[in-house]
Amino acid sequence: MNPSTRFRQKLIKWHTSENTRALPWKEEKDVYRIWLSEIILQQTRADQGWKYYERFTEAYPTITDLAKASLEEVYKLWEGLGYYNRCRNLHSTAKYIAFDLKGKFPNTFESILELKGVGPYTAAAIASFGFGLPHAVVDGNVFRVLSRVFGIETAVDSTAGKKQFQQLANECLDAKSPAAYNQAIMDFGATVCKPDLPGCKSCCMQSFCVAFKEQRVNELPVKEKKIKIRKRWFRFYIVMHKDKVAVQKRTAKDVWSNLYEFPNEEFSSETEWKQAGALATGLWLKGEKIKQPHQVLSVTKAIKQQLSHQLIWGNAVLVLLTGKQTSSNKWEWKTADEVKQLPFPKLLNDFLKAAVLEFFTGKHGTVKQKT
DNA sequence: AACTCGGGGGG
DNA sequence: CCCCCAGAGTT
Repeated sequence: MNPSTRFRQKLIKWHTSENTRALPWKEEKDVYRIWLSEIILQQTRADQGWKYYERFTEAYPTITDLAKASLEEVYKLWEGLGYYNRCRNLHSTAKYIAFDLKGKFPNTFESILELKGVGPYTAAAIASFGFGLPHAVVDGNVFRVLSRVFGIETAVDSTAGKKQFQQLANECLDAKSPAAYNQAIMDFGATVCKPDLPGCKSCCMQSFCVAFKEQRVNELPVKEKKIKIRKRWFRFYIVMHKDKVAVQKRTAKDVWSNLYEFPNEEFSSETEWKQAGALATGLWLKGEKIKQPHQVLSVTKAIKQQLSHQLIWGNAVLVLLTGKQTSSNKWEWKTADEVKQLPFPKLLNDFLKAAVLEFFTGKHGTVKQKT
């Protein structure tokens, strides 16, 4: 029997007989919701995306509801999920479909693929789940399952690898029921053919799985690129004046683009950052002490945030401006209620909590210095 | 082809 | 501490 045919038959049998993950977007017929779930799930574990999916479908039952919402409101709902350009593209595409296409979701693979934020995986997922079109998904699960079962050593993160795995996936696809097949292979990868501790012992593919036979399960799939982690050091200032706090929007092409943050300075080395720690008795920006009268209410300990490509260290200084409210270039003065509506990176929410906590419980509750 | 974009879970 | 996750866009 053709290997890809055998694989397909075993997979479908496995899926229908015993195994199906219960997830809120399963069996969904509304293409809007299928699209929404797929965008949320990009590089995101299903159980992490779950609550965001529920949050979004509740706030925006239809694509028109999403399109009518402000970008900032949508960002706030996305807060904490990461890869924030997904959110920007989500809103942009919602407006395009709701207004330009009058609510009619594109219904061919090619037209779906053209949507912002939709790549080969997501286009195949929407085409198959939403329209029953014969396009095979290739995600992290599929790379892993196919590389093991068929013993493929081509790096999955190479151009050749992507091409080869997509081709194999197309061969394996059950063209009569692409949705069920795509669902099956991802469920199989997530529950049996897992990254570590895969369930080979009771696996239905065991008799013909190349990686199992050659005891190379732990060596597949192959990746060739190793990410380099950039270290960064910040000090954030949570500056208050009367009932308002200074925030600014991150506009640079950098991490957390379009989210809000507190005024800060970045240091080019751990040494500089630690030396500057000794100056945390005042409000400093760009190496210069801000002259305006102020009090330092609290200083947090260092908090780190580990991202995929960056390791970010920082601490925060809670400062009260006692004189006039400064109108420093980028700063926007917001009340506490307004701040709650703005999207912040997790790290800055952590700083906000830590600074306030330190203020109430720490030794910095009294005025340290006045300038 | 190489880089960049978050955050959380698990060994 | 490292890898992985229902990947995509930019350079």
